Order: sequence, then C-alpha cells, then structure tokens
Amino acid sequence: MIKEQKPTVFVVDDDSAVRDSLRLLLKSVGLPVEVFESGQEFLDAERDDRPGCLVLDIRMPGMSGLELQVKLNERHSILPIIFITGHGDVPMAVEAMQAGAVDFIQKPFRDQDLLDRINQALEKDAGSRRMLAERNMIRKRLESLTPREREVLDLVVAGKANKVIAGDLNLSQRTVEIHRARVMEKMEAHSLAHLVRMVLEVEHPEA
Amino acid sequence: MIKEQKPTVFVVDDDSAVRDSLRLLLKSVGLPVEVFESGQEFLDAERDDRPGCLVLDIRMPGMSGLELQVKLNERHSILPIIFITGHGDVPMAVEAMQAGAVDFIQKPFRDQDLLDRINQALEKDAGSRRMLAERNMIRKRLESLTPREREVLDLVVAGKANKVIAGDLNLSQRTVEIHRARVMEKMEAHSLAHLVRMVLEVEHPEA
DNA sequence: CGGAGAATCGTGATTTATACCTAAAACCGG
DNA sequence: CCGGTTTTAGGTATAAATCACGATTCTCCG
Repeated sequence: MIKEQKPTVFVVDDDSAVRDSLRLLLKSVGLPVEVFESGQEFLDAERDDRPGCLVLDIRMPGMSGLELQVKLNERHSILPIIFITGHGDVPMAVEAMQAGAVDFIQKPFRDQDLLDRINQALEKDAGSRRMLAERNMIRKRLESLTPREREVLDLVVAGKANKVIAGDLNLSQRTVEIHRARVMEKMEAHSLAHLVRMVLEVEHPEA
Repeated sequence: MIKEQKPTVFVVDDDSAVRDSLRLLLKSVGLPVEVFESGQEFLDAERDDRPGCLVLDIRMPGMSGLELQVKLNERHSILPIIFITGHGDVPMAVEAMQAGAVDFIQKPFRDQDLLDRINQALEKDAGSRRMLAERNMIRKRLESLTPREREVLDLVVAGKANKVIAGDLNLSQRTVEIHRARVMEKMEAHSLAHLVRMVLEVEHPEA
C-alpha cells in the first residue's frame, strides 16, 4: 500500500564540473543522483516531491540557492537542503539555516564529510515523510467528513458530552449520536482517545 | 498565580567596551540588562533560568560562546541566543545555528538591527515559556499519580475500556474505575479528550 | 423524476463510565 | 509498631454512550 520510494540525491549547481564530480561521488556509494543546472530547471522537473535531499549551490546565475530554497518552502517541500558555497558568507549561511537548511558547507570539503551530511539529511527526510504520510492519511479521512460531522467532531474532541453538543448545535441528542458514530467510522478511530490523537496530530503539528 | 516575569537581556562578552555599549543601548530602549564577562560567570549567576534572551560573543578567552551554548543546552535552557562575532566564520555560524541559536550577526551591525533581533528573540522566549509552563504543570500532576494510577492512565490514553484494562492488569473492573476516577481528579481533566490532550502534550513534545 | 447522500429525530435495550458510600489488605517510613 | 498512603474491592444509583431497527425531510445530480 505505502510505497517506500528510494531516496534520490538532487544536485543543483551551475558548474558542470561540480555536477559531474558530485554525480560520480554519489554514484560510487550507490546513491541515486539527479543533477540540474539551475534552480528553475529543478523546479520544473521536480513537481512530485520525491524523497531524498538537495545539495544546492548558493551562488548561481539567475535564481540563487536561497531563492530556490524560498520557492521550495512556499511549495511546502520538506526536502532537506545542504548548501555548498565557495565563499564564506556568514549572513548568507545564517539566512539559509534560519530558512530551514540542514547544513551549509564550504568548498573545499572532504568527500566523506559531504556524504555524512547527505546521509543525515536522507534520514531526516525519511522521518519527515513518515510523519507526513501519516498526517495526510488522517487529513484525507477528515476531508471525507460532511460539514456537520466535522462540527460534531470538533466538539467531541473538545471534550463535550453528546448532550452538550446537542445543545450547542441545536440538535437532538440522537442526531449527535449518529454523527458521532459516523465520525468514528470514517476516521477509523478505535476509541475516543485514538480520535483525539489523530485530530491533534494534524491540527497541532509537532516536531 | 503564574507570574509573568519581565524579560531580561543577558550579555556575555569579554570586551568591557562592548558590554558597556550594549548596556547603554538596551537601557536606552527600556530593556533590563545584565552583563557578564565570561560564560562561567553567567552560568554561575543564572541558575534560575529567567526569561529573556542572551546576546553572546563567540570568541572569548576561556569558555567560548559555542561552549556556553552547549552547556546551556545541557541544562535544558530555552534562552534564545543571539551570537555576535567580529570575524565571519561560516562553520562556526552553522554550528551555532544547528545548536539552536536564533541569530548570528557580525560586527559591525546597526543598533536597530540588533534591537530587532532581540525583540524577536524575546517574543520567542515568551512563547516557549508559556508552553513550558503548561507542560510543567501537567508533569507535576503526572508525578502526583501513584504507579498504579499511572499504569491505568497509560491504558486509558491508549484507548482501552475499563474492562480490558482490568484484564490487562489483572484487577477487578471496579478497581480500575477507582484508579481512573482518581487519575481524572489528580490530572484535573474535565473529560477524556482533555486527558488525552494533556498526556500527548508532554509525551509527544511539539513545535 | 428517481435515487443517492446528507441531516434530522424516535424508542428501547445494552454497555460503559461516574458518583457516592464503605472498607480491608499491604506497604512504608518514623 | 503505629499511622498514613497505596492498592484493592463491593454495592447502588445515575449518567452517558452505543447499538439495533426504523423513519422523514432535503438537496443535488444524472
């Protein structure tokens, strides 16, 4: 049912020498690689948010690495980004990190260093994706609820008794029971506790 | 009951000129300031984790800013840290940011820049503290439970019915009911949903 | 127009949870 | 060893939730 896609290392760098070198390095350790010459090219190609991580050059003609990062964030991408840069620029590094980059390393670097960070990023991505998949499943179930069922759900999760909910929504207690039962069914909740868990998971996004 | 302490800006810098200048600047905008000459001095003085933020020099004789940050993290401090540094050093900035610093700015900087970031940090701290206070209250209640009550709580939150819990723990259903009632009382939970919320809040630490 | 899905309400039986009373073992620290 | 806490348990009554089986509107869509 849930397909665990193999993670891919995406490389975006305008320097073809760097692209080739990284492709070789990553290939040599058995990691699937895809390289792109510009941020725009990557954006155009990667519309389906595949698992992996992104090794991104900061300084590029056209769209800079930071700009690409912003665009990816707007797209709600969770792809961990490792920046690489030739010139040490502290404000840039700070901005990148504040925007969620997992790492920011300067050239020249040792191959093993980069590989270590890539592996960390891939692990992080796998974890994020598991959480996201879980949340998306719950969201789908939530969307299958009718407006009325959703109202009842909210009050149930708020801890109100059926009688109170009936009063709040100006319904008979019986009707509330029906909605509530259907909510439990549609949400595939085995218990009230489970239902609350699920709703909190998507409404109160965590770590 | 809950006392909202006024936030303090802590400054740790070995350069007395910087300390004096920052003290004046912050005083001029009405922010309480306390300055320290070294990381150790700050650690010794601030054992009670007061609200505010920390403006921290990276390069200092003895304990470096990064070392102080590590020690504060070990102490589970949530004080937001703004690093200031004279020399741009990207790896240092990255390390600081990865360790949770909110900002990392280079000298020279405009006063207003620093003030802006300090205000951001203070807001963040206030938010963190509200969450932390909430969690600590819940933790205290959890600690007031007897071991048996805690067991029952866990199973209740797992969504099991009293009958099942009784079976699992080899108790009469009646006893489970008693423990459960006492749990609700001690946790000050108004409903099962509320109880689940509280337990998740401390066990599944969020954003 | 006929039917599907949504929303509404009822009765009665059953299961669960709570509330309030009492109380006896077991255990632990002074 | 006494006294408090913890853990255990029963009885009775009420309240809440679940379920079984049925039923009436309404809208929207082909």
